[in-house]
Amino acid sequence: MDPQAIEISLDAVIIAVTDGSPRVLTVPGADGLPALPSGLLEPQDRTLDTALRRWVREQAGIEVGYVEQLYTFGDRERATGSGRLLSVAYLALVAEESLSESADWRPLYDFFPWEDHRDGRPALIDDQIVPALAAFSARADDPAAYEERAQIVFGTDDSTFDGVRVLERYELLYESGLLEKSPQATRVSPGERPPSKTMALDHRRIVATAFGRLRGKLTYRPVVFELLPSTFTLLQLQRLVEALAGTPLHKQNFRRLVEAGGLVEGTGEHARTGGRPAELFRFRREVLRERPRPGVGSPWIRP
Amino acid sequence: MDPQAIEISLDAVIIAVTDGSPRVLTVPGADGLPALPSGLLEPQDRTLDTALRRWVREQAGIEVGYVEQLYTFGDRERATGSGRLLSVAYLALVAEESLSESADWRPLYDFFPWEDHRDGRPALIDDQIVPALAAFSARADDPAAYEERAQIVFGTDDSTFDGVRVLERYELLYESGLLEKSPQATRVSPGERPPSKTMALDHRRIVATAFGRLRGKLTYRPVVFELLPSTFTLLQLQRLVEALAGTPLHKQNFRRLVEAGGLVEGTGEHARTGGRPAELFRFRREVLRERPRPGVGSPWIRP
DNA sequence: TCTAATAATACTCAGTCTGAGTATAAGTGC
DNA sequence: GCACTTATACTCAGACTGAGTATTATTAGA
Repeated sequence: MDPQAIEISLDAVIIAVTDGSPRVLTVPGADGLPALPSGLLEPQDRTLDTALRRWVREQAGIEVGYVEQLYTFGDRERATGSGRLLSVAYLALVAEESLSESADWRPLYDFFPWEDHRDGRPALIDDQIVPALAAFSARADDPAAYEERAQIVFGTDDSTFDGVRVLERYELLYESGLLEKSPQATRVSPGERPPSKTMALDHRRIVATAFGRLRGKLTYRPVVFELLPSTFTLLQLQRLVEALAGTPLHKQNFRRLVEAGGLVEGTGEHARTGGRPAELFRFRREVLRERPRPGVGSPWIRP
Repeated sequence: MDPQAIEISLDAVIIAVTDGSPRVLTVPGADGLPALPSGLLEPQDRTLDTALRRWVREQAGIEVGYVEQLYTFGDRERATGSGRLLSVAYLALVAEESLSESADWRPLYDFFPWEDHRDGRPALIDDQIVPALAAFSARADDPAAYEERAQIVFGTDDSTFDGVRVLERYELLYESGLLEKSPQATRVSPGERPPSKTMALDHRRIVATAFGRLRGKLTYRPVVFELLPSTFTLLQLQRLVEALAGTPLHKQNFRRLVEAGGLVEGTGEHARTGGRPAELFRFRREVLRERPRPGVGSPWIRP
């Protein structure tokens, strides 16, 4: 066992939004728990990026478009038998229409139920999490600092809740041992797809990183459109943003911002929607030249 | 030569602001060019973070406070004689007062002169860069896409120039071969500190990554205060933000935003400044609990 | 001591943006 | 034709922003 040997694993957080849920693509992992598609960097891989795409193709049968490097995890004491394992995590986005049926897409809010504020602040936070953190803080090294941290990341209400801090919330809960108390995955034989609140290894942490990053990017780069078909109605767009941001939005104001901001343009075509037909819009690429930081507005993250 | 062998290097971009210039700490590198403090991950390092701090301590004699992982560069074909070299880059911030005299702090705007818009958009951009890019675009695979990209990253004027896109600008210039045409470093014997427009290896690219990240973070997290002594005048704070953002700011409005936003509080003490004495302020930590994304405001990045 | 220069701080004001509505239009299913 | 659904247009008060003017407290030097 050579203590110097280092292996690099590439982990992909592939996100799509279907049926109003942001979802992450998983593959069967250890103990039947869902895992992220991942694989080792091999000598023939010219770049980390190409290696990642190769593994995603092999394991999930998907060609990803938008890809962004997230974070490198190196402090894991995970023994590989031959030394250290570093893991470089990537975020990838795929549009709704290109989902393959066979893939196992898990709703993000199954793993992070405290992140979904579309129907208001989840009762879970103030009923269970906040009291548990308060109880735990007594045992912490520095109770005051711990309580401050808890208040910063969970806020006191939705006006102080910062959607972007997904990772900080996850880590606080993890350190406090609260995640272990959550309903565990029921381990099942391969082939089944049980609902799971957890993931293999530290993959849930990686997903938290990805989710926070995506929420942040939403506000200043037009990444949402990577998750949509080429034409869409404004309500489709709104539901998508709501699903990712975890916040309800005011329909009329959303439309104003997105149209006045030059993010989209009408196609003249209309879609049947169950009510009055909605015009189909497309992403207006020129906005990239016109505005320095085009995205679906900051105000909603802090509502 | 084992093709499987992988080494991990940790590279630190340590930033401070002195005399109105954001500066990066460098050490002597190959060919007498300035380089980032860096070193290899060793088996005894428990985390990437501790390894980084160790190297910074050894090479620069500095204990860094704020540290944030930036990016992992793996596509370098840089041969190490024994295989692949991955490099995990970190951003660290140190306050003005703790600078050690012996260290070699290089102004960031020496490496990226097109980034400093404090006296308006640099003539360099429209006189040299834009025409050169236009000329180059003819030879590009897809001229239209290339020109769009050039316009997006450099904008047409300062209302469309996005300060955060430091890396994108650097990469565009690099790919276009424009950086090689810039005045080269005059290589000198070790010991001297020549002004240099370039850095060893791909370190300039890493610094560009760090600079862009810092500019972004400025607007939604109170990172500026990591770069200041514990008390400071509002003009000091303003000059610091201007130096980093590369933009001039309206004094009265800056004061209003920073005070009304609850980011700082007066100490009652005053400092001699050459004019009317200025009150000394300190960072108001409570703002973290009160506001979800406290920072020195977004509007100035898009002025 | 008086004056100019420097910097800090207070206040104003018009224009824009935001949040929260109301009102109306154009489809569907029955 | 009616109830229902969804889309879209428009309004309005309040907050925030950009760009000033005005006043105050110092220091340097005539």
